[in-house]
Amino acid sequence: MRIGELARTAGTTTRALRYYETQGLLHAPRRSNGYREYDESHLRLVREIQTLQAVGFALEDTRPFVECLRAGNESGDACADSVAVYRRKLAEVDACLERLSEVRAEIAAKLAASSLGGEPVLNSSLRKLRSVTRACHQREEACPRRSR
Amino acid sequence: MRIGELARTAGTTTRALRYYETQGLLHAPRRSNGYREYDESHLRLVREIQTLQAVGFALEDTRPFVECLRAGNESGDACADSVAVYRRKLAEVDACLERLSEVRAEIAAKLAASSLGGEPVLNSSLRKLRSVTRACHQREEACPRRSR
DNA sequence: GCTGGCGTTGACGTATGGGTCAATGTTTAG
DNA sequence: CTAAACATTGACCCATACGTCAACGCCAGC
Repeated sequence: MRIGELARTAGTTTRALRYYETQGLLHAPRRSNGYREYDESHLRLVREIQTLQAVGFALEDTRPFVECLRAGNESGDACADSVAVYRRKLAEVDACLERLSEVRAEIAAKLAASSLGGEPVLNSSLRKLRSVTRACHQREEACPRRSR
Repeated sequence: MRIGELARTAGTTTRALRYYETQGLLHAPRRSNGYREYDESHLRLVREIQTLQAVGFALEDTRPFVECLRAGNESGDACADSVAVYRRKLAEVDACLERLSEVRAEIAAKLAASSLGGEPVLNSSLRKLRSVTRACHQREEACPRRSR
């Protein structure tokens, strides 16, 4: 099938598919006229990418899964690299959850203080929070990105 | 004081301070030679911005707080607009927490399945997760951004 | 007077995942 | 034959919060 059909089938756009190709995630053979030719295996790769992206994986993080599928495995996470990404992502999400819980508490405290008359928030606790935040941020962004 | 001193005092850079000015967050009067002249009140504004950014507020979200301070209030959250931002942020963080919890569960499930022999993950649950995800993503990004 | 350190504005770079033309070629239906 | 519908590559656009030059002005000390 050609790129338009694959895009419709997978519920994405031709632009995205070509972009995946530039990222080395989706290699398609060319017809004599230069058109890309896809088959069912490509569709599976695209679905794998979409599934992982939906959970918040960066495109780069889907690479091991895609390569695992291309290597002939029936599942993208049958390879060590893929499982390693699972573990890393889990750790990132946990860090983000922890961090967000603190942020939540802090905002709630600020909100309570302000509606109760606007008492100034303690600087010491803010400084502590800020350092925690930096650590989380520098830990390579665990929170899911926007998709649009 | 001049911009370099303010930057050092506040622990930021001159670039950031000038950027705040272009965003209309930090208006500084000019000396005869064109240099920006800051005082203690500006330092407080910068600290307010930093405090809020540390909790994951976008620059734009700090505007009501800054204007509230400039309006003469002793606290940036003494104004209705600021409190409204608190509430919105709280809702965003809650949405992100909820979403991340689901993501965490999904990744944990995938990980368990893969290390137990690579059983394929259920498509139905993935589809459900994906829809939840889109909803969270489209709700204007609640998760704290990276700082670097 | 010259060097160094500070200030100014302007403009481009960063990362992410594509969207959106534009100019051009190919294939298919009528 | 021609128009529509598809394909190709290339290039610029989006947001965010600055970093990093570049080219230049101002001022203090030696």
